[in-house]
Amino acid sequence: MRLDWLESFVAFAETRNFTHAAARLHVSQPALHVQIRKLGDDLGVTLYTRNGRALELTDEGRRVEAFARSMTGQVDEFRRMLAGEAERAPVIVSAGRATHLYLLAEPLRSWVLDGSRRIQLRAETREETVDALLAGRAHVGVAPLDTVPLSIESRPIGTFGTLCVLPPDHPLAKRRRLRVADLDGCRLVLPPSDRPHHATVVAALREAGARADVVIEAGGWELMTHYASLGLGVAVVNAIVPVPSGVRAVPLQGLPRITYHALLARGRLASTDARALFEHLVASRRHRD
Amino acid sequence: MRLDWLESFVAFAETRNFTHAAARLHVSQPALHVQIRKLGDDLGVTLYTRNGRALELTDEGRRVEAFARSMTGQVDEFRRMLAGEAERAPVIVSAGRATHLYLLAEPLRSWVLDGSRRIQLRAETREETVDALLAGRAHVGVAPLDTVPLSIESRPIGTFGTLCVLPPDHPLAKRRRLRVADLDGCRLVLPPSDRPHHATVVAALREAGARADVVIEAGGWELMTHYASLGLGVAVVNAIVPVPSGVRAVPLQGLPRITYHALLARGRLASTDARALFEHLVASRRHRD
DNA sequence: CAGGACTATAACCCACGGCTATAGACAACT
DNA sequence: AGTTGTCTATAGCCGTGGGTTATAGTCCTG
Repeated sequence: MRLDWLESFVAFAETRNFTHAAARLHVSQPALHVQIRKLGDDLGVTLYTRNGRALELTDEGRRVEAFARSMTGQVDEFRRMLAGEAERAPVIVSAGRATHLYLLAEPLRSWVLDGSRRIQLRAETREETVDALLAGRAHVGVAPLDTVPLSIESRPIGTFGTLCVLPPDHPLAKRRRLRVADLDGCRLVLPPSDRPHHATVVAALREAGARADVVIEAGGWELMTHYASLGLGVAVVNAIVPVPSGVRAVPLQGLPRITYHALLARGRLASTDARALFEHLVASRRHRD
Repeated sequence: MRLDWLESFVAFAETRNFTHAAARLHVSQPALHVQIRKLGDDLGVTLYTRNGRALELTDEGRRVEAFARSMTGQVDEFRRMLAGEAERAPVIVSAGRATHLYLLAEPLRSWVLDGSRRIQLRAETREETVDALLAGRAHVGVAPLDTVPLSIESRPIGTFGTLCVLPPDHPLAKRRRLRVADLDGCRLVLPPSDRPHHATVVAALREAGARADVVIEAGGWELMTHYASLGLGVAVVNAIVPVPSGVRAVPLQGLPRITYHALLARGRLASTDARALFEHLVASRRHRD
């Protein structure tokens, strides 16, 4: 095993393309190729497979990627420490945009102000978050997940219900709570159809025998509540989002409550800082309806 | 930076002797020598200095040793993980013999029985324990310390006073507590003169104007209490030791109470398991008089 | 002061790792 | 189907890095 193999593998894993990765590393493509092969031989695993013209990392390949990131990162960190630079490597936090805005803002603020810890934020979808964690591109993640890979440690840090956001003059605006069936025939504002929340709401409506009339698909909870405030329809949003002034928000029952989990790569991949931040997030968990 | 340099440096750091280390690594002495030199050049630090014929690691050298141990250990661990062996590397616990026997026995028992974590025990003096931690030879340590290096995290896990162990027919055996001055003229059983406890007791006696008549220097608290039970003198021991039947134990006042600390190498050097064990020890702390 | 133990440098030599060239695989487009 | 472009993988060549032995230099011991 050699450290330069690991470094090379990180570059390769990012592009899954020997030619480009080699260019980035300023070596020839064959040179990179044999490095990767030797790494795989040395570890006794196949790191990637061909799928037509595309190369895909195997499961072991992902693990090696994460390991390689961890190792090279530690070397850098150690170098800085020896050089007397107190700067610790930042902890990379990956989460959805809304999660960052409404769930993480406060705990991250206190975290940064408290110690002089540096963090780096990434706004990514839940799938990308899990991916980044597995590959070691991120250290801590937050996402609403049902199933978590075994190599990721997870703890709930917040549970949220669903809200219907409506203009004050809407017929349903006076209600204290709504059921899915109540939305029958309403014009709805939902997230784009490829997002999980969209499918969940549509499925619940169908099951309740209600007609789904999706008039707007908007990316981002704020955009949805904005359209609702313009009177274009009822926005069915996660209760994590703050309700803007000028609209009513009524809890919607009958949909699964969504639990956000703090995520941390298991094993030694997690630095002490990463683990500490993870614990901090867990400690400052909160629940809303 | 290369992993084989790190491996070589660990071997060198253990012996501080190029010739022997080279033999152990199955390379020639010059080959090892240039490896170490390149490692130092690469990091931009001097790793060791000559002191006459002896070589001594610099402060940076110690850090590099710890780092090297951590890195090579992680590679091994990762290899095992890839090979599907669930066996995690054992956490190495270094502490004094008595600490192991009387302070750590119970928390370590519950630790091992609870999860299926493996640990490896080392009985070493307090100085060796600190040393091993700094060099990465041990992961968790327990020792009674006044000052702790900055790069070691420490938390108190137990405070103990001092006991006088005496035969039942001794003039002082009826007393409920003793002061240092009461020991004036008594025959004393103490640890060897190079151990801290010896110096502490003698100094306290002198300060109190009492005459110290040390008849026996014995290594190990049990041996001391044994000699006391034979009527050879008053054993002045740490309250950590259990009192054997057939003797009286009277608290001795006026000596500093001794606080045992759990120790953990700071930074990434500590594996998750090591940190967990550290926390476990802290959680199961106890105090005695 | 001789001798032993060990470090450090010099000189040599081989093999490992990088390079170019190119065959092989695969998709896309005419 | 044939052509072309893109990329992986192997072959063969070549230079450097790392290993070896030999030995000078240093320091303590008897």
